[in-house]
Order: sequence, then structure tokens, then C-alpha cells
Amino acid sequence: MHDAVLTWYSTHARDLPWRSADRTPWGVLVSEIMLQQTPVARVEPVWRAWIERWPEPASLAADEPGEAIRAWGRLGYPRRALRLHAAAGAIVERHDGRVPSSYDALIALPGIGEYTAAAVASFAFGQRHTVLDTNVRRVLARVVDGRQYPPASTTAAERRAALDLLPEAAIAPTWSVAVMELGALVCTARSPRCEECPLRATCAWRHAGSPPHDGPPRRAQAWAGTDRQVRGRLMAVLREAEGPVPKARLDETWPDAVQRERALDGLVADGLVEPVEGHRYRLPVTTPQHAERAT
DNA sequence: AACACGTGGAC
DNA sequence: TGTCCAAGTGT
Repeated sequence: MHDAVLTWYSTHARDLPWRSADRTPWGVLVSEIMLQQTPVARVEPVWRAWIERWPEPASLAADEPGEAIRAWGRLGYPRRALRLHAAAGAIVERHDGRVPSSYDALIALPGIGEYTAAAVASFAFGQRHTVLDTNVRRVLARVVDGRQYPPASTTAAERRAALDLLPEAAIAPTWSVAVMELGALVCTARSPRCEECPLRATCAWRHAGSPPHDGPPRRAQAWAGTDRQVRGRLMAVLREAEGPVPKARLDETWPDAVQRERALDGLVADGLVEPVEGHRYRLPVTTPQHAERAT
């Protein structure tokens, strides 16, 4: 199983900039944050511009958080940009400006959770960690469990299965990225290309006749009319503006005043937007002291 | 544990 | 055309 996947990866891996031979831990970290819930094709140009402008954590930390949000563009979930800016500040303060290599130090940074800490420790520092993203979880669900889709959230059983399969340290990172790539290119969610799969001979799901998902329905996220849509409208206006925006301009983005105010208040509470005197708003200029504090 | 959190491409 | 989904995290 390992040889089949590694051989497949050696000839099918995409040539992505954050995988290049001269990659840096900072470049890997930035890519991992950008790739959270966001397709590779949309990340690549933004990543290139970001790394050119902020080639190390200290350069990002020295800039305004609003500039990070602006440079984030339309990648979505702009709180990731704010957390990446905060992570850069923490790296400067706690780690002398160098991305830490330990899983524990990584997961302590804002915006970095179980997956991203394992990914950076593996792909930037060559360590042996189980890397469980949506691709790996789907591949294991099919190959090992014979199910079409993994559980809604990562389980202990999945971590155990991933650890059982994780090879020796020398090739563990390559194994992880290879399984991820297999999930992204072949063992896809919607229309898997099983004929091209290096694991087609051993896949439990395929052997079982590719049975459809049976558990509770996987609910898609609502979008139209949600606060998320309103927040997106507001952020788009603020990103594209040079400086502070009159509230009247924000009021044009959404007809329902109650929902609009709620969305704007939420953005301010999240530290993504800053009120300015004279009924104006702008992207944040200073790092928020207590944004997203537990309630 | 369930939910909020953006955006746009694919089918 | 509307649904589904993309290298998750924090609460």
C-alpha cells in the first residue's frame, strides 16, 4: 500500500510553490493557513504575492493587520488573515522571529489547530506526525473502513488508523502529502477516479461495491441571506476602499438594517473592522487587544 | 458537539 | 440552477 501510493505520488505530484526545494517554514505555514477550506487554484497567486511582500514573519508582524486582510483578497474567511498576522507577531515575540518546529509550539499559535500544526511540523521540518485533513480522512474512510465518507469530525479511531499506517520518520512526511494528493486528485469527494487509483486493488469501499453514505445526511452550509453573506459584502467594500468608509456606504450593501448592524457589530467584535470617529469604519490599523476573547 | 465562519468553481 | 465542496479553527 505504501509503495503504491509513494510511486503514484512520484509521478503525479503537482508542482506547487510551497513544495519547492527552497521552501521555507514560513512559506509552508502561510500556505497551510490559506489552504484551510480553500482550493489550491485560488490560493496560489495570493500566496506568491504574500510571500514576496512579507518574506518572513517579522515583516508581516510589522505591518498593519488591515493590510493582511486586504492582501487576503477574496480567499474567504478573512479571520484567517487576522490570525496569521497575530501568529506572525507571536512568532516574533516567543520564537525570535523563526517559525517554531515543535507541534506544541505550533498549535499554540493563533489560527493553527491539530491539522495545521501536524502539517507544518511534517512538511516544513520533516517530523513524523499524523496529518489528518479532509483528503486523508476520506481516503482512509474508503480504503480502510469501506465507507464513502469519514465521520463529521475527526475521531480517535481515525487518529489511531492514521498512526498505524504512518511509516518510519524518514518517509512519513512524503507519505502524508502523497495521501493528501491522492485524495485531492483521485479519491475525490464527488466523482472518484477509481480506475486511476493506485489503491484500487486494496480499497475496502471499492471491494464492497462502493456503497453510498448511509449515516445522517451531510448538511450543506446555508449561504443566501445569512450573516456570513452580509459580512462578506461589508468586508468587500472595506477591502477595496483606500481609507475609512462612511457608514452610509456600508448601509448600501444590505437592505435589512437589523441584520446589517448585527453583521457589522460582529466584524468589529472579531477585530476585522475598526470604527472611526465620524460614523466611519476601516480595516484594523492596530492589533486588537482582546478580539475573540472567550465569552 | 454543533455551529459560525467566505468565496467561487464544478456538475 | 442549485447543491456540493475545498489542505479547518475556535467557541
